Amino acid sequence: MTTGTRWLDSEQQVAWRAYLLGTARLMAKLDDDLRQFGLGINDYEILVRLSEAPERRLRMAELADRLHQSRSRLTHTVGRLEAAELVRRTSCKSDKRGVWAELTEAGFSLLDHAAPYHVEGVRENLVNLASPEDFAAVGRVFDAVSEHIGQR
Amino acid sequence: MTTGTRWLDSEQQVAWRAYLLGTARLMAKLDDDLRQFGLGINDYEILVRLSEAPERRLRMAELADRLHQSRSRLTHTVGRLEAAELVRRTSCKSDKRGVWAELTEAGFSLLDHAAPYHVEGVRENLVNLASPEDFAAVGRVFDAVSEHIGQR
DNA sequence: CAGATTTCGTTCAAACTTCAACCAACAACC
DNA sequence: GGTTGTTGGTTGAAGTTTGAACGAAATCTG
Repeated sequence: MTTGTRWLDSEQQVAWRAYLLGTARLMAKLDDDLRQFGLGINDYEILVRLSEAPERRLRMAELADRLHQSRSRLTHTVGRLEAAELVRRTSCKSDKRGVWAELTEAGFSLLDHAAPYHVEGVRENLVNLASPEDFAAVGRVFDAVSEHIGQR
Repeated sequence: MTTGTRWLDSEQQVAWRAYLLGTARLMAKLDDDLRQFGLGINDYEILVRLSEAPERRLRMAELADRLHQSRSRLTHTVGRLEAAELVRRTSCKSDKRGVWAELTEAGFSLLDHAAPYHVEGVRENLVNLASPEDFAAVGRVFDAVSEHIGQR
């Protein structure tokens, strides 16, 4: 290592590593816990977004943006969810290129079962471990990150 | 959604989502930035851990633990890094099951070039966006998460 | 010390993600 | 109204990750 670089100081370094490791462990844990419902955290998030949307449906592109995923990835994932009958695709009248991804009754019902369990996992492995102030700080920081990096 | 579940309150909800989206965007960005060196963030972290270890080498299992990866995944990744001559495998004398992953000169040199650039990315897209207090809070929170979830 | 158990790392196949290429529909422009 | 460019979404192949199964070496137990 040579000149001129502003390295992270030791506190920052430690925090950065903690974030990397903690995130890896947390995601793995949440993923694991969802497996009993046949879902990964990625599938779960898709279902949640749909469940919250008007008429429980969203355009593919919109959904991809909200999750920061490539359209391609979403196409594949929704394809799987559709095969599992958790999601249905319908084509969009007003823009004939468009496709709605819509939560099915079965999808909603599965989410209904999985959600309490999942939320409990988020609490137990994250929220409850932090003071409200610290957790709020996490929110602020990653909000700023999102904001800064912006859309793809 | 029915009864008895302690949902996240709206603040917590917002913070949780910000974390998910922010992390997705941040990782994608850092990954992108490293691509010019032919590395992903995962490869990068492996090289860093090796570079810091005594004799610039670590046992596979130890490395996997530090990164919270499955051994299988690490085997594959190190296989690729070895093909790229950034890492070398040598077998362990004292435990004949064991394998050392060791950073090559080329690996060290690549890291040397990539690191300043990467660190700058971490600063610009994360560290500089947060107050020192907030960033410290992130460290505390994810340290607690790591601690709580523990080894796989 | 034999046998049972655990640990280390790899392998294979299946599952998932990425990337580039692509087609169709919309939009702009002249 | 025909270019030209952009956006929405899919495809297929290549690359990566997962998960179960495995063999070999270490460790534990009686």
